[in-house]
Amino acid sequence: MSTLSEVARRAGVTSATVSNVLRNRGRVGEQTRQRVLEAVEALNYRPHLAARALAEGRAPTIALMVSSIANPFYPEFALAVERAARTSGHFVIICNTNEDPQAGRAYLEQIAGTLSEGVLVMNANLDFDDLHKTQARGAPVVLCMWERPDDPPGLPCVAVDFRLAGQLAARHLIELGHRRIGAIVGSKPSGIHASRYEGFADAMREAGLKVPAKNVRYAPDTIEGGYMAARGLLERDAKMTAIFATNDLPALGTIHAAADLGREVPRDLSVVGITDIQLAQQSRPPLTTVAVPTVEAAGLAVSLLRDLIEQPTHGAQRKAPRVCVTSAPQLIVRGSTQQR
Amino acid sequence: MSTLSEVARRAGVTSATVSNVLRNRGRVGEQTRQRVLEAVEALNYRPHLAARALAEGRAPTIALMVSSIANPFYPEFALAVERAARTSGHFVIICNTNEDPQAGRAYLEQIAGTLSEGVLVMNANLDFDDLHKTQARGAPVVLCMWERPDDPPGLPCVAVDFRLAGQLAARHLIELGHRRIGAIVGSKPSGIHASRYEGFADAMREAGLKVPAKNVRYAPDTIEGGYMAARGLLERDAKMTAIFATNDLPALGTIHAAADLGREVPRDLSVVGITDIQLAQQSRPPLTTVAVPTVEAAGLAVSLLRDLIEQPTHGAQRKAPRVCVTSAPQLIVRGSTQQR
DNA sequence: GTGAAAGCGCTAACAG
DNA sequence: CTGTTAGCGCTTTCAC
Repeated sequence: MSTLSEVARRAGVTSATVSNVLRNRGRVGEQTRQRVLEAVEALNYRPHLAARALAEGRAPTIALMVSSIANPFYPEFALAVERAARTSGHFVIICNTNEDPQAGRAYLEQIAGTLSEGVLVMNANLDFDDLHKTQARGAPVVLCMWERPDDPPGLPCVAVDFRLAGQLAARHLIELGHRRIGAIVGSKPSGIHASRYEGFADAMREAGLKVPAKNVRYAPDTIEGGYMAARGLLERDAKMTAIFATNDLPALGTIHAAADLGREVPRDLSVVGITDIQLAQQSRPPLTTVAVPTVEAAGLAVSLLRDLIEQPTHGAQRKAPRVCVTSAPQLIVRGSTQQR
Repeated sequence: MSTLSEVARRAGVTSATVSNVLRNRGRVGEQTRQRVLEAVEALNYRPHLAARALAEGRAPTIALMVSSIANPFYPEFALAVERAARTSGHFVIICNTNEDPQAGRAYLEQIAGTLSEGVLVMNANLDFDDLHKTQARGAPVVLCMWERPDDPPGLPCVAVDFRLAGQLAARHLIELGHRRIGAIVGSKPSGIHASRYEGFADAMREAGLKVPAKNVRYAPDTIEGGYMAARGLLERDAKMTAIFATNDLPALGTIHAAADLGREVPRDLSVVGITDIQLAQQSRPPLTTVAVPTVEAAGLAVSLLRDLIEQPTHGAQRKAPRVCVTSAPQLIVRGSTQQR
């Protein structure tokens, strides 16, 4: 690893000059510029990013906190984040919290503000206190997908209208003639998916339909979780003709459960999810779902974070900014739903 | 972000002492230790990792090069890498090359040896010259899963016996009584999956079976790719009773293709893949596949990289080390194969 | 146009 | 036991 001053020596200049040519700063004579570039080439010099970070007082990375990158939704999001981050010269460090706030705290304390300029949080089950603390220490934090429009988080966030997503899903089912509709909520009752369920409930109410408590199940946000919940639902109420799940994974599990109970989707049961992960179009039948603008959310989250980094919170603790995605959730009709 | 010397001032000591108590180095009096810790607490101090990296001459991160984290296999691997890396205090930076060697080069040049101490390469389609260069610049490189036992890469690597994986898959099919077996290779003929196919061919030969060239297809390593290839195979030869795919994704696509052609898996067609990604057990029917020890490979790759980092290549360009996973590939029989 | 010098926040000898 | 002193590799005024 050759250094700036080695390059400088070889080019017969000082390191300040090398730095200048490399970053196109200050005026440099054409001839010295050439000599410097040759030296850089000859020594195969590359700037030391950690050193630069220290000198500039800014780091070239951002942290992305997720519960587990192995959960199929996050990688798609992470990819979008990475692409957006690269446009501002940032690398992204993936932090798997594994749903454990302790682990999350460890990450935040270590890298936020020192290795990473800022933190993106994507459903990582973090302690809000910890987030406020890291913000206070000078590392901006952005929540990538805030689902509860009525309950601002007190932290910068990108808001996505998941309530509407729930409504769209329910309306679709209702328009198809379904009346006995079950719901699978991929989190605890008061959890992250609450407003998706509320949207569903809204639409049901609008249509004058009841959703008895027995017809809603709370389950882990996984295929397996959805499978178990759906079995419960279908075994209890054989006349149920449709199931709404607050996320694609449980919806997929629902399709499997139906199959195991001898009910064919969509003939005997319609199923709709939310998100539109890649798997949704690759399942059998392909899943009808409400697509949510994740790529846009990723882009907005990154640029919000970047803004926050640029304009350090000069004293005045401004209200936490909140940006909304412009694209609305969109119903994608595929093969898992049909007319009743 | 408070600094070491701020803490020192508040504790009435010098920054060296603070450093010592924080890292349990050197002897420090119990009383000063306490004062220091109080000051750390009061100022909410956290060490600046970039500064530390610079001073120590080592970085707290490693880079993981993958083609795209959105491809379902990589996240599982990335998670395993991250877990292993954390045990040595390293964070991991995910580098999506998107199969583009240029993009890969950009990453290597920027972070290898400056932000990251070393580089883990997982099927990222990188230029070997670039890898050698980054190694030469002082950043160790480890190939996470080397598939061609007969063709050492000239770079440190973790070897996994994919040839055996191919054999196991084929033998399973043969034992079930299948004779007309098609193959889908998820890469170019000379590509990364070559030895998986060779293993398959070995087993077929052992059993005195031929694999006419028409019965092998090369396809992108995706569900879609497998789908197209399988359609081609099945439409050309209606009597084919089994298909071997060199990876799970194309195997999954094969199941879909069969369904669309009115052939039920496993009744009319047996399908076997390689890897055992999570999706394999969640498909319908669940996929019979040959599990490959990815978590072990991840762990070995990380520790090999760590070793390489510790013992810098002092002059003597030692032969590139190569470690082999201890666990062999293992057949996992699920629902996509049956007796003929 | 180019160089000298200070400093980013931390670690690592070595003194005392 | 604790302080002093150099840097790590780079950026950035500010002189010349």
